[in-house]
Amino acid sequence: MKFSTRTTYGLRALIKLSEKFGKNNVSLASISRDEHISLKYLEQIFSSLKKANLVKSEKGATGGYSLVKKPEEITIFEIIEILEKDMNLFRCIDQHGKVNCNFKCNCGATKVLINVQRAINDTLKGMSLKDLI
Amino acid sequence: MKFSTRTTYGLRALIKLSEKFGKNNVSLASISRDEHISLKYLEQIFSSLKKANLVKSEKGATGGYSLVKKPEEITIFEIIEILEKDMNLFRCIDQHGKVNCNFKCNCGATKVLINVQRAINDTLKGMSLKDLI
DNA sequence: AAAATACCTACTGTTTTAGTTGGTATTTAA
DNA sequence: TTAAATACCAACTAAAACAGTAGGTATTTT
Ligand code: FES
Ligand code: FES
Repeated sequence: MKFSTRTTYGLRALIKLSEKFGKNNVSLASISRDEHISLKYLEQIFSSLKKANLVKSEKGATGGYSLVKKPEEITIFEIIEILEKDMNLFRCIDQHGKVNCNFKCNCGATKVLINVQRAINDTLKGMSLKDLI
Repeated sequence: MKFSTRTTYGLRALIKLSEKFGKNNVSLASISRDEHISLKYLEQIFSSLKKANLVKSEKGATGGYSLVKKPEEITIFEIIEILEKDMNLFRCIDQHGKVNCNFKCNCGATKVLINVQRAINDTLKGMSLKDLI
């Protein structure tokens, strides 16, 4: 199990934005330089974040991205849900812990997996960008 | 992010063993039938579990696998650590939360990621097989 | 002797990941 | 008004990881 680089880079970039919240825009070029992340890849990542309405953007020479909400209002769960393509931790269970099995077997084990999924979700929902700066 | 089928199947199989703890062996053939999991794949999974000394085995017609420890002494973290090939959730950080960056950049963001890693680890260490039956 | 089990090693098709490539559109500053 | 800096968009691709399969051998019970 590993978080994708999308998520990892996204988290790191959003921390930059948190630090500048209420002040400057942050350009992807500057993040790319500071964090050694491909600019083009950052663009893709921020495309997702913008679609999900977590960040807003301005074009032009003084442009860049900024957070739409306060850092303390953005949970780590929320970010991961946007950037990680597949948050179904286990087969037979959807993101919200509902059984969805191909075999319709409804074996008891799914209850276990649901508990693990929920425990991790709750942990991530309890952490915000603010907590982490 | 998704747990591999190795881990998912392994967890489901270990629940079977927990139910029979102190009683019968459980054969992989029976798990394969009940849970619709490839027998050959289960063999690989149990090879890892045995090497890690989580289960023991007996050959022959009445053979099969059984837990070495009580279900309440086996944490979900422990199982996942054995079966999941890569438990480094993020780049630049090892399993135990130590910074290990290719760029030697030691950027502040790693502290964030360490916190996420630790929170998830602690959650999984707090759950045992017993809790889940 | 037959059946059931564990055990071992190598291989393989598919999917996912982690980007790259090559552009266009908008805004600011010289 | 031109150049530079930014965001924005779509398609492609090499490499890695995943999820098994294949083909056996060894041991124990019935
Ligand atoms: S195989 Fe999906 S719930 Fe049992
Ligand atoms: S790039 Fe690895 S710690 Fe910053």
